[in-house]
Amino acid sequence: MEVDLDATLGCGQAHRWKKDGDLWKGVLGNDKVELLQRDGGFLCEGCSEERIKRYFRSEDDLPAIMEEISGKDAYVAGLAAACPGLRILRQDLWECTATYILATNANVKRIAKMVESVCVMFGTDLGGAYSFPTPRQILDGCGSIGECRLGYREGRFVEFAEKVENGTYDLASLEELDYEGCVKELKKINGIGPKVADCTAIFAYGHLEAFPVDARISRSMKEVYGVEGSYEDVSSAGRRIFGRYAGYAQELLYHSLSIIL
DNA sequence: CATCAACCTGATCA
DNA sequence: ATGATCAGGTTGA
Repeated sequence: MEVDLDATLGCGQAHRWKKDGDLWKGVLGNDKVELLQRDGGFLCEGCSEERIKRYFRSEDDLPAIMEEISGKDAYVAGLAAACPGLRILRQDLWECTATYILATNANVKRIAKMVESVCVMFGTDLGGAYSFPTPRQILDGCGSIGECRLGYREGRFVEFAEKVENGTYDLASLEELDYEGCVKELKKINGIGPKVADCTAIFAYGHLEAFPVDARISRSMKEVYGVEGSYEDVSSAGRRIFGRYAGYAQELLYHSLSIIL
């Protein structure tokens, strides 16, 4: 399976991977995982091959996807040629949704800090690393959540944990919905608007046509494609230009911006 | 339906 | 050093 670990794990779609020398270290479920880039692939320690293949969406035919979006637009074709191994991840439903509630109105660095602090505060100690907490773990210890410095995301985060824990909100039931249905249901959660819904739709539910528009994508859509307007205007323009794999085009655009910055 | 202030923290600028 | 300014999505008026 073709994958560029630096691009895939460092581009901001997931927030718990850290590069230590040549080694990418992270946590999947209750497993501490280490990944090392090798020619034409990577080495994985700490979890099963099935698990990591699922996480990397190994069923996505990356060359075919890159070719398809490259055929739609010359600018993205250049980005794809420069970064052919950027994959979209399949993240855990609960962890991804909860994380992106925290990601609201925060930059990548601050998101990572908030996520790490809730893991340390509430997650299971795996020895030098902590799991992302379950809803139960958060509710059991939420007296000390103020120390995580989540700001106004704190109430939304706890409220979401409550609704998932008591069954008011069933994340798994969204898996059978199409992209639009999935986004519609996600937006019912307090703290999830159109951008976070798109992120969750693509990074957890695998709707590759989602085209999340954050501040940086918004700027580059204006500069490169002359597209501006409401969230829906810009996001649907992304889908119109790039088609069913618009999310991959979005990641290429986003990744190219993070290299510049 | 569109606009816009308020929300919280951390980084960066004077 | 200290205060002003800015970056970043969602909500509700």
